[in-house]
Amino acid sequence: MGGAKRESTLELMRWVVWGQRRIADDWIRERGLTHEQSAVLAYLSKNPDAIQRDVARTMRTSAPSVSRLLAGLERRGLVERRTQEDDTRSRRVHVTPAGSELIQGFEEAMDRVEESILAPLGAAEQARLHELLERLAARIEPPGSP
Amino acid sequence: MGGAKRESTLELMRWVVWGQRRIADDWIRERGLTHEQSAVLAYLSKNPDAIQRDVARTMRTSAPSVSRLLAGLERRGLVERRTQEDDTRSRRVHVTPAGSELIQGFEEAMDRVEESILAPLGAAEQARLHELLERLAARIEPPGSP
DNA sequence: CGACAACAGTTAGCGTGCTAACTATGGGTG
DNA sequence: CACCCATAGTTAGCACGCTAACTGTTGTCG
Repeated sequence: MGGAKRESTLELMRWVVWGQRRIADDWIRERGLTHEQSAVLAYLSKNPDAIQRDVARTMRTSAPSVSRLLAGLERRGLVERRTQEDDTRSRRVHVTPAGSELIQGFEEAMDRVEESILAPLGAAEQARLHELLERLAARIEPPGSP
Repeated sequence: MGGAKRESTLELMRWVVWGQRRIADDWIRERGLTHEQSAVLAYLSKNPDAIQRDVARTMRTSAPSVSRLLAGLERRGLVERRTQEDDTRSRRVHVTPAGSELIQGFEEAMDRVEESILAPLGAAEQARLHELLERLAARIEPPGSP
């Protein structure tokens, strides 16, 4: 019907991101995880012994969110947190074998999801999109910068 | 340091969207609103007498979320919900004068936020980005389609 | 050395996302 | 007419986003 209102560029981005989440759900929900839990587990697999503050910064989320999320993963035996001796403020987090096993193949699955989302574009167009977004993202201030 | 890991296109999008939210917060929080409340109020201002199901579809969210969000806005006197006589299942929602006054200038403020986000790109590049995103968004299935 | 700021993490509380389960009405078709 | 399914909305319950406020430790500096 007539309208076909022109959507803003940011609205289109939100839409595409929403679609990605939706498709990724297939892989994630099968394992009884959430998007955030998966992302954090994957990050911790690649960065063993990170402290919670690192997780918060990388995920662009808040310290309380990380605290609660990791408490949940620890309750399920997927990660362990250990207080350091030299600095008892921070706690190093590492993925348990169970967690490592559960998150196996996450990166590849997400790559496939991304491929399916970007499929409507040719290789050159995908590269162009990536370059344009990189220039926008470069100007976004990281969390806690102001 | 060294790494400078290449981020995926979708990750860049999430980052840009996150940055937009962050900047938009200035305008929104000043009025004691949330992003979602603002978006719904703006939508209802443009689409008076929409029913809740319309809101859910447009915002790509679930019926329960809309129900709860509108209950909150109604409690604050920003919207009113009235059951129809011809179909008592649905409730038409309309913005009160107080709500209308509060959301005044939202669209313009969001346009300015978008401008500031897209500022690193020239006009032609912005148009190109928009076109590429449109082609991606066109393939995203709307909520509840499968 | 002692006061104070900075930092890591937690707890509390609110709003939003989701699914599942429920009520209630409307529109079909046997 | 009666049954059945689709629709609109709500409630309940979980996970996650945030801020504010708190504990506890580390580092700095007069």
